[in-house]
Amino acid sequence: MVNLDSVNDKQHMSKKSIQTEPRKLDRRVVRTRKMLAAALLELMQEKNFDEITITDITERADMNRATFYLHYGTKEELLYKSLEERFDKLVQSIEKSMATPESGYIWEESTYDRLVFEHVAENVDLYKVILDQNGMGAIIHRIIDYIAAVAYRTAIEQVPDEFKPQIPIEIISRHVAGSMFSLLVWWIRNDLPYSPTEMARMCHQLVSFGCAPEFMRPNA
Amino acid sequence: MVNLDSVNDKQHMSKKSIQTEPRKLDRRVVRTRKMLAAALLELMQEKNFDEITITDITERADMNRATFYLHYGTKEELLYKSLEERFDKLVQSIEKSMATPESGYIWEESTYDRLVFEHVAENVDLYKVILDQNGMGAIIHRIIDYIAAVAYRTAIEQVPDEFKPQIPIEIISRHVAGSMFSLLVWWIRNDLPYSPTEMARMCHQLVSFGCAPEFMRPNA
DNA sequence: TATTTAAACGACACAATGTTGATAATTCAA
DNA sequence: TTGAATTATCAACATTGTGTCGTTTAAATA
Repeated sequence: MVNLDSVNDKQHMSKKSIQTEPRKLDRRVVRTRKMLAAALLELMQEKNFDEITITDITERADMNRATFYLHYGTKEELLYKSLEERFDKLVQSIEKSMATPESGYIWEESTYDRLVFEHVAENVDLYKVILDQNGMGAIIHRIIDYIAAVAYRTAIEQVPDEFKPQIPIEIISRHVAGSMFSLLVWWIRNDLPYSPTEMARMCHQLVSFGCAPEFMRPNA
Repeated sequence: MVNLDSVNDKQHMSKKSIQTEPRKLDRRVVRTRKMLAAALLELMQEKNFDEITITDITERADMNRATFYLHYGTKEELLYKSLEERFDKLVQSIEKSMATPESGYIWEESTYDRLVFEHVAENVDLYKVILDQNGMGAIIHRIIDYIAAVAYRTAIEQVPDEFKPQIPIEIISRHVAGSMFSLLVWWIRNDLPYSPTEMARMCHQLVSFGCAPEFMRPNA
């Protein structure tokens, strides 16, 4: 079981936390929650998450509004539970794969990566809907998109044709933007523990030459 | 001028779009908008963006609620405008720096990276507040955090002590997570143009060995 | 079947929204 | 500096969503 709440659990403090009993669930409970989740997912394909009201959800699920509050405190809670359920499957398959020692060093093959991409492919509908939301998430996308655009332009302009890589430049630019963005977030959240220059150096190093240790590199 | 709206402009369709005249602005207008932006930023340090009401903002700014609607349709619109302003400064400095040809190849030094990190350092207050919001953005953080956690554990377990890199493992794990996340997002938004296996291969390649072309690598 | 548990229903006070028309205060430009 | 134009203020309004009741009806469990 993965606790997705580790980062942020203000949701539980919001109004009232509904405890999920480890006991066997009443059939009606299972049914109700399933329908609420389905209704929310449906609505999220029609409009933004913020614009969806609890009234919307319960109406779509054809149930009384009060019933919602018997299970969840907020719509966020409902969404997170749906996510968690699917995410757990990925985590389990990864844990299982990593437990087998014959899987070798992680740098020798990309089993782990493949599992992740396969999981996402199996759950595109959910992830697509989540990523297309435009709350705070939209801002994150905008920032990454801009960094990627600059990286793309740079690659086109500065890399000689005879050295154009086998990997599409479009993908490379996302790699550059993603790595940098992630470092930026870490840096900000940890109150800037290094200087901008140091961060820039490490970022440049990682993005350009990767993170594999020396003994793993082909030319070492 | 960078158009941050390129990704997402539902905000303008929401209720009513207030056109910003290219004309010289009335002093009162400038003053009002500045105060609204300040009030919002202040409130965002106290609670989540979603929990902030327009009533909150106008009360904090000591002005009538109706005045808000004379300038913005939603609070999102107000936030985006504030962001855009600061972001433009970064973009301008980058553009300027890249325009000078003597800056050399991007892989030779990390001027570009440094500019980005410096810009963020100068605007931590704003970015910190934005990143700490927990709307849809929180889910993105959770996903990245989990990937990073797995990467961290892997590095600790699988890299022999004598090859521990000079870059902190904490940072390396963010690099891994960020790059992969970014590729995932691109992949999803482009309707899975490659197979999971292909994506995994490219992801693994980029993360582990970087994106610098051969002629730039030290051992080539 | 009897008992327990969940859902439905109607109602409630409360808070935020978006808009309005009239009034007061500023700013701009002639 | 004055007059016209613009902007902010204020009070009020109908509307919508929220969270929480107590009661009644229906369903699942043991």
